[in-house]
Amino acid sequence: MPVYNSDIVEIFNEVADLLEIEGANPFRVRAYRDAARTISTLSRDVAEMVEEGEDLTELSGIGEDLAGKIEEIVRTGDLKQLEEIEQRTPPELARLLDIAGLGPKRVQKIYEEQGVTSLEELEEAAREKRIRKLDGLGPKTEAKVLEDLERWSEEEERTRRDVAEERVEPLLDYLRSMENVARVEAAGSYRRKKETVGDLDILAISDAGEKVISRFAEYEDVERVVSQGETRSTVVFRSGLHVDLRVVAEESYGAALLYFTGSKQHNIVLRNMALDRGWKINEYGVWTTDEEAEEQEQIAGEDEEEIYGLFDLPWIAPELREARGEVEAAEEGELPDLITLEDVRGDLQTHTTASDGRASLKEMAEAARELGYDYLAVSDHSGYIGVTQGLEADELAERIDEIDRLNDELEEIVVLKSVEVDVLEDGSLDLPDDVLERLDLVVFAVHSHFDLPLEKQTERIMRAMDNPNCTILAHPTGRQIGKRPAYEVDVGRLMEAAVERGCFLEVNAQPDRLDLDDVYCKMAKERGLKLAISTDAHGTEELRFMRYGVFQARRGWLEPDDVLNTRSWEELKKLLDR
DNA sequence: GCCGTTTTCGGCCCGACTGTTTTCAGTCG
Repeated sequence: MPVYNSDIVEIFNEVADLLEIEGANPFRVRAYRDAARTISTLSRDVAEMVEEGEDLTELSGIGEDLAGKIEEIVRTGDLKQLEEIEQRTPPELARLLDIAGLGPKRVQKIYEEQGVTSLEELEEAAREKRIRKLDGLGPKTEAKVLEDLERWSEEEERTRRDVAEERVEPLLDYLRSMENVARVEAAGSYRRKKETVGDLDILAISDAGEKVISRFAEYEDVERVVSQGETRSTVVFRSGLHVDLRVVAEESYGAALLYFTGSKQHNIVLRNMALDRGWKINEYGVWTTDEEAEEQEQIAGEDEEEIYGLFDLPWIAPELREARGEVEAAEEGELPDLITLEDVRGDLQTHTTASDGRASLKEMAEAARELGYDYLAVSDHSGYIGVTQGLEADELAERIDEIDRLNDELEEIVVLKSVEVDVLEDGSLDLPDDVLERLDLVVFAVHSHFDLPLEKQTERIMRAMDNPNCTILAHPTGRQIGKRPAYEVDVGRLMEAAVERGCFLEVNAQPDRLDLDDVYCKMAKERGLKLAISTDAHGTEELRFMRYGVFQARRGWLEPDDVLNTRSWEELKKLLDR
C-alpha cells in the first residue's frame, strides 16, 4: 500500500484541526499545517525519501518529531497520535471549521455546551435556535451558520480561472471608470494565475475609500454585501463568487499589491526577512520599528519592485510566489526566466471535424497562422474512443495525403501530421505501427479504464511509451478540475521512463484540465524532462487556451527551453526523433 | 512543534471587520 504525499498532508491537517479545537498551543498547530504545506508542494515522493534514508529534517518546517511521524505514516499508513486525538475529540468536528464564522473556539464551545459533533447536528442545533444561547454567539451568527450549511450543500467552493476571468475583467473596467480611482488591479490567486480562485481580491487606489466601496456594492453582479467598512468590503456575486475589495492610498500601492497577491506563505517569508532587519512590513508599506522614535517611518510602499529591492531581491513574478523556494532562488540570482505566451511557436494537440472538433483542417491551420504560429499539429482521435467518429487506420492514411496537399498550398505555417491515439487497457495502441510511423508526432492518451490500481495504470502507460512511435503523453493524470480526480498513476515514474525513452509529457491547456499541473511541471524540470504545452483545441477559438497552459507552466518555474513548442519545427523535429 | 552567527528558551505576522460586547473576542485573509 503506497503512501502518497497527499495522505501525509491530510493526516497532518486533521491533527492540526483537531488540536486547534482542543485549544492546543497555536504555534504547535501551525507547525503541523506548515509541515503539511511543505509536503503538498514537494516535487518528490516523501515515501521514496524515507526509503532512501534521506534526512527529512532538511525540509523546511520539519524537525525531529515530525520527521518521525512522517516515517510512521510511510511505514504504517496511519498515525497513532491522530487515533488518540480522535478518541478524545470527534473527528467530524474538523469539518465544522469550514463553516463561515466558525473557528476553533466556537466549534469547541458548540461541542462542549450543545453536544454537537457533526454538520448534521450543527444544522439541527441552529434550527432549534440553540446556537444563539451560547456566550459570544447570537442570532446573526446562527443565521449565518444555516446559510453557509446550505451554500455548502449546493455549490463547489472554488471557481475555475477562465470562469473567474469572465467576471473579473468587466468589474475592473467598472471600477476603473470611477473618477476617484487612480488604479485597480486584481490580486490574490487570480494574479498568481492559479487554476482556480477561491475568493477574488481586488485592489483599488483611491483617497475616497467609502465612495469607492459603496459604488462597488452597487455593481450589477453583486447579489449581497457580506461586510462593508471604510477600506474593505466583501460581496457575493450572483454566481456565488466572493469578491473582496480593498482600497489604499497611492503611497501604499506596491505594499498592498504585494500583500494581497500573496501567497500568504510568501508574505510570511518576506515579513520574517523584514523582522530580521528591524523593519515591519504590512499592507501599507515597509516601516522602521525603532523603539525610541516617536513615529514609525515608511521606507517603501508605492512600488513592488522597490520593496523587493529593500531586501536585495529582484522582483519576483506573482506566479512564483508560493513559498516553493522562490525567495531563496531570488537571493542566489537564480530565478527562472519564465516562459511567456510570445515564446510559443506552435500547438501540438488539436482536433478537427475529422473526429470531434468543430472546425475543418484548413480553418484550424489558418487560425493558427493568425496567431503567428509556425506549425500546428492536427491530432484527431483514433477509432477506439466512443466520441463521434475516430479515425481508423485507412482514414488516417488518407488524412496524411490530405495534409500533404494542404501544406503545398499554405504559406507561413506547416501542418504537422499527428493523431491522439488511445492507449488500451493492456498498454497497446489502437492503431497499427505502420500508419503511426508515417506521422510527424504521435500524441497518446488514456481515455478509459481510469480505475486501474496504481501499479497497473503506471505500467500500462509505460508500455505505451515503449512503442518508439509514441511522442507526447497527453493529459497525463486525466484529472478534470471540479469534475473528476486524477486516476491513480505514479507520475514520477512516468517522467523517468519518458526521459529514458526520449518521449515527452504534455501540459494540457484546457482550463478544466491543466494537466500536468504546476507542481508536476516543476517536478519535470527538476528531472530534466521537457514538456509540450498543447491546447487540445476542438475549435479555432480554443487555440487561445494556450495562455492557461503557459500560466500553469510559469507557476511550475518553466523557462522557454523547458518547453518543446518554443522551438522552430526544424529544432523540434530533432527532439521528437526517437 | 520548529528554529537559532545576537538565543537550546522564548519567540513564532498582523490588521480589518463583525457581532457581541460596553471595551473586545473571534474570525478571516
